[in-house]
Amino acid sequence: MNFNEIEKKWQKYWDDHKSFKAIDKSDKDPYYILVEFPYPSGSGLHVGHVRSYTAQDALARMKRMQGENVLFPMGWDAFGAPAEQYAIKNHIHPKEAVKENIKTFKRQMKTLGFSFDWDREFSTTDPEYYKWTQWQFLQFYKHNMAYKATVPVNWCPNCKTVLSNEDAAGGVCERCGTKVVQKNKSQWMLKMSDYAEDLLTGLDDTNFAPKVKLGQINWIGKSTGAEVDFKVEGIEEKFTVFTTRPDTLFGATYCVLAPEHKLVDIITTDEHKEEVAKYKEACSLKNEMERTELNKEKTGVFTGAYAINPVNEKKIPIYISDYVLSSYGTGAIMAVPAHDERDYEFARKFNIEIIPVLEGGDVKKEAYTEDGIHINSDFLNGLNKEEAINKMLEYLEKNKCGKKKVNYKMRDWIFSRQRFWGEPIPMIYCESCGWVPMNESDLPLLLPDVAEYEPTDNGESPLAKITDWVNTTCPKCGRPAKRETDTMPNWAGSSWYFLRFMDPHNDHEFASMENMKYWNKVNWYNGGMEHTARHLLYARFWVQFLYNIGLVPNKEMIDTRVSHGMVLGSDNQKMSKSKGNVINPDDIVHEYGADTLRVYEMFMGDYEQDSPWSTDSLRGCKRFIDKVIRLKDKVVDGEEYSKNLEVLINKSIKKVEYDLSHLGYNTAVSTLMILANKYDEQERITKKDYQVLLILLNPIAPHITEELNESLGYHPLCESAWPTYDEEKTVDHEITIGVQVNGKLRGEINIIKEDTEEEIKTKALANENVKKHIEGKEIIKVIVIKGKIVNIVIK
RNA sequence: GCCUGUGUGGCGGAAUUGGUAGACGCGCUGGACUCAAAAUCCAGUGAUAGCAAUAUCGUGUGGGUUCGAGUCCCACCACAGGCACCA
Repeated sequence: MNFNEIEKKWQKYWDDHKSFKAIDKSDKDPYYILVEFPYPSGSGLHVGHVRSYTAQDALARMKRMQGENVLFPMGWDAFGAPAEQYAIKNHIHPKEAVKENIKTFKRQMKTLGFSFDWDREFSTTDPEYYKWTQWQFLQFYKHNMAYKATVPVNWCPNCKTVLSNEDAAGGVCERCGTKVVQKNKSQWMLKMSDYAEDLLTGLDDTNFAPKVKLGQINWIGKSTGAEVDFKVEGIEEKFTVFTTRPDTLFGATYCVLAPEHKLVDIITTDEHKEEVAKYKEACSLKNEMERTELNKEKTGVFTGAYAINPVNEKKIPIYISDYVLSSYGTGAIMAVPAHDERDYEFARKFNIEIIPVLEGGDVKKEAYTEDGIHINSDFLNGLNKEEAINKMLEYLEKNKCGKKKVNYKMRDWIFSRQRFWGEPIPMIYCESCGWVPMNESDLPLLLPDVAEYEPTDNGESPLAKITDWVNTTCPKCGRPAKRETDTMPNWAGSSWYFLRFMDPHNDHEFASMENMKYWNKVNWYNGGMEHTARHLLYARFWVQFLYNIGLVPNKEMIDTRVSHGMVLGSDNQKMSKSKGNVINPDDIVHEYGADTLRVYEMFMGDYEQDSPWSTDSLRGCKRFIDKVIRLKDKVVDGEEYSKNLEVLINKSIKKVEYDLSHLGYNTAVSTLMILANKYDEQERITKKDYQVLLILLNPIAPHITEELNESLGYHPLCESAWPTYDEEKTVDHEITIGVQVNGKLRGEINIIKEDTEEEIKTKALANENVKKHIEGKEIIKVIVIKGKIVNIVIK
């Protein structure tokens, strides 16, 4: 048998018959299985893709045979830096490179037999698609959820370009190695922080794995505390700090402002002006990496100004230091050196007073978060943490110098990139009207063709160089105006693609409410662990916004989220060209066949765990498939299961069905291997015996099973029904169980279904080896666990 | 430092949630078939002792709960990933 031919034959059959087409609004139950659509890189499909796609494909194929209307789509997330880099180097338009790469990816996916509904395919770079990404951006803008702000970004002074955090890893420019500095630039922002609480509570409406939920929770970073106002001595200024421990206010012996805090220049006294300016300058040259580096010695300078502690009117010095971040809380803190490690370190260095306010001594012995009874704290003395916090909040609110406050680490989403290969932001700047959104009817705003894809000297997108494109008229007043030249980030298109799959060809809305209501939710979403924090959060935010303006039917559109482990090289290292441990799926398909590769990747190990590649093990899977093929020689007519195989068959159906829907792909394969081994022991098996093996194996190895099934004269499996099992028949009539004496295994007995506990007990006590161990001893009790074990307790 | 995950044969990994640890596969050893090889088939394969029946030990380490622990509890160690001066 030539597996390459068989595979092509069935791939053609599925294509010709549109076997996997999902029908919008059918009477069947909808079931939406989604795998993260790939970024079509130049290096082609990775064997890691094969692992997760096969897993989801197996689920999809089983669900279809079980009578569900399965939506299992595929598309391309094709905007982004790699395509642009490639274009810069080779002077071809990124869309050409993307077109080529998609072709390769799609060909590879087809040779692997994934049952995608190709009629729903699209790329985020299609104007018909990004038209709606742009349209949705306009909705954000119209609902005051998009705004322009000046924020610090990574800047390479040599390349004169803005770098993403990834491009600036380690604090140096990835391209030229120059030290990256912080620079303020005006950027489009989405007000994601408004949704912090909703994104947190929304998790209750999902079935995400606990670790995925936790990832979201950590990223959002909610902390409850208080804001406290401090007056500045001698002048009419005050500033606000955020603290999670307002109860330690009596222990605050100084305050610290972030160097960028707007009050710094106002409060700094003349004799400290020079020093402060120098410090600020030094900080601005550092990037975020260096600023947040650990184990770094605390630095800072005194401003000469003093704050008044609102609870005791005490005068405390105000410092500036970069250990306080301007981007979190209020950019200012009260420092309690007795109970906070960082404050302690700073206070020691600058010889600042340390007042303990919690019983138990200094920071080294007593952690900040641990409960101690309050001391040195006036009206809080003797109270525990919770009581003290409440009492302090009462005091602050009564005296109008503070209030309860919740803070989130999650910030607004910086939504612009100074890049060419992204969705143009559909905004126009007019000298008299300011920022004006494009008319929705003028969308899509197409990316123009250009010759150069490098950013400009001052870090603008290459779009800025295309004056024809930039110059336009104001949609409001009609006067000359200029287009925004920044583009959207890579994360934009992937934040809503799963909605588009529900209605991919709609040309008057991004997806109809009717279709979205029918498909309801993504039932099953698989992706890499590396995306469980950011992509998932962006997508949920996007959806929640659309929900709030009435455009999608559910606040959460993704129900279950699972993630797969990586396929590592045979050296247990991540696959990479430089390590020379890359396995190309094309080679494997060519040499061993798609079915073998699929079976192997399902069998290689725990689906959620990383697993190293092993060609030996792959060969073992080939042997299994060969065995299944050989079994055909034993087949005799018969539309019933063989009597002696009936129980194992029923068990296998139950097990495979369970495993395929519970990430147990490796044990599903082993179940089928056991079944095949059992068949192999038989002289003859019936057609029916054989076919059930083929159906159960079909989701994982779809080509060869179709071929063998056809040779029996049956109807194609992809149009057949999944077998059912009889619970009664999943239990063996006779089984062997162990007999323990004092918890140690001493023998085995055969029991039958009908045996009573008494009979089992008798059998156990009659076992020769057991007798030896209980001879002359007193039997205290005999524990019989039906169908499992007998334990005889003796003294 | 914090959070999460993982530690089981030579290797990848099983174990119906507290009930015969090592399923299934790989590898290895011996044998059959063959002029030979490949493929296939048969037997064996956690360690130690024994011809064997069998016994002792054994799921990262040390304690504990239980008739019974890979599984539950406490303390610790190692590795991987994520976050990281978040007040």
